Amino acid sequence: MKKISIRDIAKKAGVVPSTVSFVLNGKDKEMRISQVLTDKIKAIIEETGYYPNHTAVSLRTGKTKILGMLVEDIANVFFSTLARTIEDEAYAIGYKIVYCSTENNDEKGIELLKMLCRQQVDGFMITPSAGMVKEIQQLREQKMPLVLMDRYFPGLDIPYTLVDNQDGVQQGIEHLLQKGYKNIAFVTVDLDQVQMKERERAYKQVLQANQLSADNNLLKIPYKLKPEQYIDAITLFLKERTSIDAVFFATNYLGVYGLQSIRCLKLSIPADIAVVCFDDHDMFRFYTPSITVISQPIETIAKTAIRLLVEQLEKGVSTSNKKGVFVKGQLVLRNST
Amino acid sequence: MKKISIRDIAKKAGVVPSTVSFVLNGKDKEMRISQVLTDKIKAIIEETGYYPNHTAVSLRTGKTKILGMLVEDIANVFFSTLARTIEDEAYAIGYKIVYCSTENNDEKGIELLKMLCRQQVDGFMITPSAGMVKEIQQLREQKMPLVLMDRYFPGLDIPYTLVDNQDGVQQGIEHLLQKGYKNIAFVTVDLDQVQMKERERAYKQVLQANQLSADNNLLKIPYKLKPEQYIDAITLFLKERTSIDAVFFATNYLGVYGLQSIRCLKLSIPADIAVVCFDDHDMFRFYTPSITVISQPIETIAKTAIRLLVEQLEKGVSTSNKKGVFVKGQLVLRNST
DNA sequence: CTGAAAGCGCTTACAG
DNA sequence: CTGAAAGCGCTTACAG
Repeated sequence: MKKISIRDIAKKAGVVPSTVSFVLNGKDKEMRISQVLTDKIKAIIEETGYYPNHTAVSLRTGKTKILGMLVEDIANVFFSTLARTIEDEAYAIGYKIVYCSTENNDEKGIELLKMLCRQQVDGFMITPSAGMVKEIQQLREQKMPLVLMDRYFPGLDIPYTLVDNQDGVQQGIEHLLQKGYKNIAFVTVDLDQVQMKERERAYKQVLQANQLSADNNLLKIPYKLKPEQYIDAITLFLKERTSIDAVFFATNYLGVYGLQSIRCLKLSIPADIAVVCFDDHDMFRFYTPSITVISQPIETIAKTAIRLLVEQLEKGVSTSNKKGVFVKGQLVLRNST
Repeated sequence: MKKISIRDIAKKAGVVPSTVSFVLNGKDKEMRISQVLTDKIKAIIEETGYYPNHTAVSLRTGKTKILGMLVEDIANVFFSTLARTIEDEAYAIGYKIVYCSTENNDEKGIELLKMLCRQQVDGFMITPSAGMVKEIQQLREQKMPLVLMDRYFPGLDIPYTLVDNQDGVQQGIEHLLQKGYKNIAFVTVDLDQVQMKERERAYKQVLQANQLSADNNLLKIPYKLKPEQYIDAITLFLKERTSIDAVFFATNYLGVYGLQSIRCLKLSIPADIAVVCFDDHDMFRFYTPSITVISQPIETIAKTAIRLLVEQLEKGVSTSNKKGVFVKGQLVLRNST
């Protein structure tokens, strides 16, 4: 039972393959193929269950209708949620997604980029690590449609979309200030990543704008420690600084560890200490009586990414393509009922 | 700057494209191409940065080296973790993955299946919904390599891999019995899914084997309610049955809701009530002083799935392909430090 | 309206 | 060892 080809359909219909192709691609009117013939061909296609070989179409048209998605780690809920929306948006306009996880590793990311180029993907959606900048610039120069997500390279002409870190931190800190907290610590991870740096900068800036000093209340923890090590580091930090009455955690998992520390120290929340986290986490819904979160609008980010990509896919890549979009985060109070 | 093709390389090397192709595919020895020539060609390939157009290779060889992965929902941590390991395994042997989420919806699943067939994927890894059985059987008859994950169709000749539900429930219940609990409730979701039915059956069977009645302690909650509704249902159930001293939640999110209910009822854990959950959840590590979990070895499931698929990819699909593999779950005690 | 032909970029028997 | 040719299954100018 060999696969049916367009020639088989043509033979059955008593026409030449081109005619079938025109019908298949909705060019029957344009090519002035009679309605009767069109219907006949459509009936045969229906009846035989024929569908075009996508590989052949790709080779001929030069378009695979596949997009490459490079995220840091698909098992991470942020990226898998992103992937979910991207999937819907992409499939709706006829694109499939090939995914891979870079692990935030430059070499792996570059390798995967090459692999997907070889695969002839039509475009890229990338959560880049800092070391991938050269390869990404090259792709951009070669007019490959691409968009960065969750990260970006400030100053470079590469489209991106991510949460507005500056604004988010500002929302969070001002929320705490408004509640009357004065000694607001900031716990972040020591990582060469634009968004972390921006969050830290924003923290300092907002405190400064309010005539408060950020000098002694900043904790930077190394990247990729074990849970216990995070918890210990935060515990030690909080123990030594009893004047702290609020903490801003720069990302959700720090918040999760921080809550553990706070519990170890028998500080109650929010009576003794107020907490704000960047990025949401399932756990915040249950863990504690009250925690404030700067929630990333992941759906919006995903939709924006696809929009920016489609723009390039359709109109071609140029410097006139809208460069970058910051999406506002949302202040959300998480309460367990 | 047009893309370089094999003909360009051939021209540069002063040979015919076939020769380049042989070198490219490691058939230089076989075709007795001189070492000198091979080296020369390789140097040119290196120098020009040429790589074969995968679409053309696919059309010619009939193999796309793409696998289709249909999961219920990529945003769900179980499936995204599965996806992560599958990715590693697949890339290591030269396959890419196209993913899609079926939402456990028969029609959507069938549609996606068709779409991926059109895309000429080489094989499928599927988390099927019950209604997809016919289409999956058809694929199997057409000798399409495929493997089911997390679900299966008992009695049908379709390879699968999933956790051993019977064994897992038995481990959990016997753990509770051993601890001296006598009135063990079972909370599950009312869904036509093999694994849920198997877990329920196992619960009844184990109780029966221990001369205990399961009649009054079984709660089946409708699928896809809102969190509050789950919590309310469980709360009501536990309130009405004060003799219950332990609960087995059939899946992790029920456990998460259950813990909320237990907290609402001011029952402490595990002093007043012991809890076991099927499937792990991040939250169990933090939420409560102690909870026992039947942890699914997701990595093993993923690796097994790839293994079963590769077997078919390489040796062809036949009824002699090993049919199904149950993977044993692990009893894990979750403690917060 | 329809047909014959070229060509997308490869791989692989076949001939020498 | 090397070369010429067919063909994977399509699409699309071109000619009539």
